[in-house]
Amino acid sequence: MLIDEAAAVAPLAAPVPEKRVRDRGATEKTILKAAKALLAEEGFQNFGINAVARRAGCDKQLIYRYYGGLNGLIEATGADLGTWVRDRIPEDTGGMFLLTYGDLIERLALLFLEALRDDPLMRRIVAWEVSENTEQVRRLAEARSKALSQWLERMRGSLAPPKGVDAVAINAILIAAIQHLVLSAAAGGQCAGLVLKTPKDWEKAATALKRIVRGVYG
Amino acid sequence: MLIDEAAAVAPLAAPVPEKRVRDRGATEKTILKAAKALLAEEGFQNFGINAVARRAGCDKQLIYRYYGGLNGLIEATGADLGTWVRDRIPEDTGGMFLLTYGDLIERLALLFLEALRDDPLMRRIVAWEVSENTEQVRRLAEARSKALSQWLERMRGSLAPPKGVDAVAINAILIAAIQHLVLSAAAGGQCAGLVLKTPKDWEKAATALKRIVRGVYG
DNA sequence: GTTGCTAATCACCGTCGGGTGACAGGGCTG
DNA sequence: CAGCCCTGTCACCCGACGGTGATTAGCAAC
Repeated sequence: MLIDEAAAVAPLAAPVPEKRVRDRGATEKTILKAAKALLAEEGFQNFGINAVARRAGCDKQLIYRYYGGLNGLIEATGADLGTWVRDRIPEDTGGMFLLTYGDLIERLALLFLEALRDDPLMRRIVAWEVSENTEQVRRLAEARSKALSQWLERMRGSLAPPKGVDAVAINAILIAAIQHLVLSAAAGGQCAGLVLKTPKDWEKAATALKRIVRGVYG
Repeated sequence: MLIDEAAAVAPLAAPVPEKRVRDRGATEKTILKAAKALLAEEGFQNFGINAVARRAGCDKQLIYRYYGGLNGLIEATGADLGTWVRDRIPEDTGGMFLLTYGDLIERLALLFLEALRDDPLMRRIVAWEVSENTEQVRRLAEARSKALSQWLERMRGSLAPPKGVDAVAINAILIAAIQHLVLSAAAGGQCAGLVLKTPKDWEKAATALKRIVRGVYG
């Protein structure tokens, strides 16, 4: 039988060539998915045309053809970021009544912390942002920033920050702290002497974060 | 004359071959200096044997011989970090009397912020730390962490944190915030919607930081 | 001067990266 | 069926990288 013959001739190669369907749309999706997975798992160090093509199991030429190269692919990734943040961070207030601005920020901070912890791709992008300053990264950073601020805006509702404090600056510091905490933990399991491995460790970090929020916003 | 002849023959090359002295110690220092400068200016993306050798103006073989490769060179860089932090961050209290733990942390936070802002190499190392998790980076991170904690210890003196608060966690968050703020600013001139370019911008960030410190430590 | 040590360089290898042009093959139209 | 367009693949170029062996050249002791 032909099948047996083929199996006997090349037993080490992929036994099923998977009969690649000629479907541009599907291939495009596969490539984009591969790019995101690769970025999430390997980081931006080894991120490139060849790596994505290998991962996607297709020829790199297709990336050039369908996305116009790596830049276009990254741009497409950025375009996904908005919908993607919407998917991963809950919109509701978890049944809580957010009476004060402090309540709101505390909840948002913890939500953001958790979301970032659970999200390798987002972490990589954040790490990328602070490591390089190329056009690619700027695009990605802008997309992420926009998605984040839109989310914050949506969650804020009608609550206004207390007078007399620079809420933009304070919140930027809080976000910075959360991002660096998560990045540092993901990279080395600790940050500035604070071990961040077990859920208990994160419990402590969350408590401290809440304390800080309450300290400034009451 | 021989010199004129050489100049006539190769006018485009370095006109003065610089008469490289045969001095191993000096060469080692040159290499180390080049490595640090390169890392500070270009970042870890393009950091490698060839780049360092080019920058140092010597053959890469010497890096292998004297430092046992890039790893050894990085290790040597890490060894310098301690003395180097000592050099760049003032030890005195600037004539202030630090009466409370809050006074202390506020001052340390601002000192650290300023020192990191002024220090490209340290910034690159921090960025490297959160971007990769290789043995090299771990070594470097450890050296930096040790230097930082020693400095904190020295500055702390006899002041103790208030009871009832997890000072380690709080301070880790503060350090994380400062690091990410500076990194983000260096990369893109802003952080989470907060523009960080002019001294006035940084003024606002410092004010917010002080407010946070005072909020938790009084 | 001759010899020996070693600092410094040169030349080369294999590998991998980005990028491009040519080619094979399926599926649809006439 | 013949033609064509489009998807997918292959083969190649160039350059940069990490790494290594052989080679040159200066200094010092004899």
